[in-house]
Amino acid sequence: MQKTYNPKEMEDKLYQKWVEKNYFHAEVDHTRIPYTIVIPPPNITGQLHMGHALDNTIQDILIRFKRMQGFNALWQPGTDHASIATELKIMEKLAGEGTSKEELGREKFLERAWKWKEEYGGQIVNQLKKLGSSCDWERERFTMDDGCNKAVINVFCKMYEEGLIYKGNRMINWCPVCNTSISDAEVEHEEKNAHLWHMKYPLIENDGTVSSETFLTFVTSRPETILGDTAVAVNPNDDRYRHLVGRKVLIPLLGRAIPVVADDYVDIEFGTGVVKITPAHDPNDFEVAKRNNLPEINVLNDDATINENGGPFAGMTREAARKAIVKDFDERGLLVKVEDYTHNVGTHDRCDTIIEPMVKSQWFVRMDKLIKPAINAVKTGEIRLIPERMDKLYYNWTDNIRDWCISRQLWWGHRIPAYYCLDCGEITISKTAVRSCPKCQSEKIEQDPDTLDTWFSSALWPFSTLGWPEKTDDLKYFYPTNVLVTSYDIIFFWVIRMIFSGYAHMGEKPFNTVFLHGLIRDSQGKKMSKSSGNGIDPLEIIEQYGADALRFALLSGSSPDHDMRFHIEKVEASRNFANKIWNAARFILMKLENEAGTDGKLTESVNASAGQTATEPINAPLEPVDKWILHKMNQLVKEVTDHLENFDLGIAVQKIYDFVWDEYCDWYIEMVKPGGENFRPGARFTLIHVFTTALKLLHPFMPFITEEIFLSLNSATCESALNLDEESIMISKWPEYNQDFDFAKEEKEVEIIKEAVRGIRNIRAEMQVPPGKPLEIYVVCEKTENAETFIRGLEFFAALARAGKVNIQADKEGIPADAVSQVTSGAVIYIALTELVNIDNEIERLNKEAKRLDDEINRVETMLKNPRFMEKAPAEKIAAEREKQEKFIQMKEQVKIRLQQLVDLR
RNA sequence: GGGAUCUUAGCUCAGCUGGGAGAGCACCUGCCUUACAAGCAGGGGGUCGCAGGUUCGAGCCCUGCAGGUCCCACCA
Repeated sequence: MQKTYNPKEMEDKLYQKWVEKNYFHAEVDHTRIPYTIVIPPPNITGQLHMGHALDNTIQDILIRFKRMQGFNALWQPGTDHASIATELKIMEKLAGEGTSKEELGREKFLERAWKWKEEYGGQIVNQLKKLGSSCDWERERFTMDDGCNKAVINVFCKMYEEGLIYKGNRMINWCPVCNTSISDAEVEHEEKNAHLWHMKYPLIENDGTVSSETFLTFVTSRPETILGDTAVAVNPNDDRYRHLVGRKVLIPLLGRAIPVVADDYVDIEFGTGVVKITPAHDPNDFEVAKRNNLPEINVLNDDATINENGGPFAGMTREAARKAIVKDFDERGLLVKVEDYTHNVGTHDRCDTIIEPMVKSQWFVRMDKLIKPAINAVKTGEIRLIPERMDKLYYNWTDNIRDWCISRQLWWGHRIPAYYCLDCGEITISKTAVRSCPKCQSEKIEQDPDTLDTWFSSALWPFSTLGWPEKTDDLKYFYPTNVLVTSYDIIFFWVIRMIFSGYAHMGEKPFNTVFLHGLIRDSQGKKMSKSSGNGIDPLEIIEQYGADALRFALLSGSSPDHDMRFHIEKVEASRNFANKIWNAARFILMKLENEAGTDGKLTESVNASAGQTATEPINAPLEPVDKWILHKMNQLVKEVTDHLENFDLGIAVQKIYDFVWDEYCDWYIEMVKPGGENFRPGARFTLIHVFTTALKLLHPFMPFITEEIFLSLNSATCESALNLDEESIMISKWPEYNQDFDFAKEEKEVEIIKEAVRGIRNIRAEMQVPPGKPLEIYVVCEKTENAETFIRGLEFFAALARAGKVNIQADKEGIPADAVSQVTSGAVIYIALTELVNIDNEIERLNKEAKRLDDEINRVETMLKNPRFMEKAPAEKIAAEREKQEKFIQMKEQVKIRLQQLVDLR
């Protein structure tokens, strides 16, 4: 092994090996239980960002964990065509070449897009590989490949037949920059500073003349839409205006007379209680118009400039028209006042353009019936959302769902399989190209130019990737999938749509569990984004610190259901942990090399194969320290497994970290070091077994370093009795709790030794004893069983506390009167420091200690004296508190005695 | 307007079903002890936002308040 931990060199090499060995691949195998995750397909235009890194790390952890547990684990990968994003990218490129999509025409444009996809679409996939993702790349799919295409067309036709898809003239969100309709989910509401204009329309008198006295003052935030006004509305119960209902007012700049209508929609309290009605450009007004039979006048072109219906304002941008109209009103004396106002404006989440509500003929998915099983699934727990509170977010959307606008005025995507007869207007929906009209036999047929919302195809992802609409073995075996991992901000776009699609087309849920994690923010807590330039490139982090460190940093010290700030310091700490493991491995290997050829033939029976590292039973006499760490390891195995099952990844990884660093490295390794050049066979077994087990537990989190070390250990120990026959950690068997390693007694015993060692170290530091100076130590145990414990731990005092001579005795015979004492569990330790001790300081120190113990005793005793505690608390709790009480009282007693001695001495 | 969530050490955050306040970083002291200075040993530092309540017992459960973050929403 190399002297320093160098992730860069080993990660690519190991990944390559895993791929070559086909470890990531899963096949249908009815003798095994499947475990399936489908990847949230990243956009082909995408660059790996921290969100991807977290999302895919979580998936990889789950998949690797389950694979090691023996499940037939499939991580189904693929990419998304990302209609708008890709189309914009290609258009940008074309613009750079001085051409445009219109100039190129649909066919050529699509050729270019495919070419682009072939060239760059694989980038994100390679980046996922850098992260260590163990996807089954043989099965990689694309939302526009033949299979997915077939699934999309099938679904469209099926839903059309069932009346779940329809074409309608309705109000949709229009992006004037992207030139397409978008769905409600793609609209973001941003608070913007704006104005509220108070303006007035003059009333038209009964004789047809325009009143110079009576006006209806209304309030608007969008004066430009006046051009499309076809009424003003008041509340029917508003006494101020009741008499005017049915009368007409004049739009002065157009000379158009429009009626005053009554509608409940109008809030009497807001503004003046008069609302101008623009049916073609406001969703509320659209509804009002329907109720009151008002005409719609569309005054906007697709690029949001004013069209020919805008009279003198035609051709202006919406912003220019607004100014001009306000000015016009002002000049006519019809502008009452302008107020500052903040309100929410809908913008397109892709390009940040203010969206324009417009009435257009589009394709929709009827949601009311479709959504019901999806609501039910979460209500009954058939699909579990983690964290649970996401249920509310989910219902918030499902309960207020509106029909889904699925047509997009784009070329890159699944073209809608609707064919129009230019002669008779018949619409034919067909899976295959239509050549002649089935109604009039005309051959003048045109296919709908629009494509489908990107999310239409990703909604089918959990089953389209497994072969649907064919009834494949894969589909039968791997569907429904187990977990879907994604961030909570994608629930509306994707999760809900997959769920209702699963029920609608498979008759079954797409997954059992949805694991929703938070967003990665920058160190200031801001959302990382390209536009604000605060994004941190995961690939650069990997380059510098390794994928393992990045993965570890993303998971540790966080609960994934909350957003997390990214700090480079955390990556450094994670890299340091990797380095720690690396060095522990070096130490073990170094020792093994020294003793090549030895084997362990021993007495105490420990069935190591039950611990999964060895192929044959190994007998080795185990010392209490070995049993102590084996016991701790055993607990760890149980805890980590449980936490992983519960998706508590952060807690699981923290436990491994603490165990490896604090217990294994800082104590166990130090404790077996004094054994000399060669380890005891029991230590040798324990050292390797515990380490290997910890590596396995860590493997899902840090796949590379654990594999690298595992392989090194494997080859170093292959000739010994500790033969590790597993060829790779990633397909090794997940550790299981092993009763043979239940050593509660030894565990306690060693903790007592540790406490004593810590006590001695503490005194050494406090008394500023030079580190090299050996200490003479007396351990006074009144009880023989304690003495035995300390006798067994004798060697550790020398090694870990630099004790020169250690005397274990039942009384204080021969101990210098001014020795420093440390009361610990089961013993009083005296350290002879004649020349260093100041008795007054020592008395002060002991007084402090006595105070601490008093506090503890008080706490315990208040509890135990409380009759209601005794009555209601669980028996184990009471027993535990009693035990502590006894221990503290004993310790306090010892401190008291010692204090008295020192006082006498003075 | 509705909802969610957060407030724990100087900083960033853990804290699982209520039962003696934790980590990393930073800081202080001492160590190049032959796996690791990306390290070792020791140490200081917290009225767990505020106020009530439930409970034998509250960082954790309930209510209110303050401040932050986010989501949803067709009051022009």
